[in-house]
Amino acid sequence: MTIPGTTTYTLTVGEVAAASGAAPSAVRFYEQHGVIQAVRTSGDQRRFSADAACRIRVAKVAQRVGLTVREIADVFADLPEDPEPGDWGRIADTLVREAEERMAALRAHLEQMRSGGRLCEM
Amino acid sequence: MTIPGTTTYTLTVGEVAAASGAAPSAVRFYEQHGVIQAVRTSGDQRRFSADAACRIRVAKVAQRVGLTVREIADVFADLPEDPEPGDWGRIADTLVREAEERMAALRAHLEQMRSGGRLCEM
DNA sequence: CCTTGACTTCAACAATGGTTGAACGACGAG
DNA sequence: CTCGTCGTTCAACCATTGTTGAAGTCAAGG
Repeated sequence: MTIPGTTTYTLTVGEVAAASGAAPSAVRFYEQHGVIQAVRTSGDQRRFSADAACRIRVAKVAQRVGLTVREIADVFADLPEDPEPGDWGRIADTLVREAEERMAALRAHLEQMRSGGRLCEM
Repeated sequence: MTIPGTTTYTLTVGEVAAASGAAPSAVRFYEQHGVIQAVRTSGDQRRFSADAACRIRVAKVAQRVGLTVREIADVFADLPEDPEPGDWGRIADTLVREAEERMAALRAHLEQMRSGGRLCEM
């Protein structure tokens, strides 16, 4: 168990980029938009904690199901510093629920079309 | 049953816009990008068939699940003129399958995270 | 200490998905 | 035939999601 408030911010932009598969520019972009957090060194360089790369990987998959960077950042905003598995679980649920709702809307629309028959011919 | 090659192109941009809930500018945009088709009057005005509004409504929902306009246009490209319910059925399946795959990727990623435990703490 | 590579910011560019406005043409009701 | 509404194109602009390059700074190894 990690001691609360002991999150270590040690990773550089390049390290997070390598670990997440994103370009360094994208890592900075995600930080600017609240998807990940960083502290600054005395020399003004970003230092990330280990979950940054994970957040980015999740963000990339979430983007594929139609969530915007802002929406993803909003979901992640509920994560405490140094999140526990349970915290991630709730985030996962939120993301899946949101995606499911969109899927349901797609399905419902297509189903209505299918059953309506002439719906698309008016 | 409609006689093949008898699709009637009678709807104006404004009518399709009203029927689909999209702005007229968006209707033109979707036509430019192959989501819908139009014929031109002698006076160079667009005339759409009845399925245009339907395609747009489907496109809007599909965009919400992460499909791009290009991808949606590609899916619709398989629709014949004056499509029958069966044709729409296959389109619907394609869209749902694509969306499902993205959902599955999201789920898989989140599940891996959940079970990995320390995956996000490295 | 000094070099080198990785970091910093900032601005420009790009692609996607549109909206808005100007200037002008088409079409239908009266 | 004329009027008003709707259509046309084109260019500019907007937000989103980044990438690229310039100019300069930090940090770690020799």
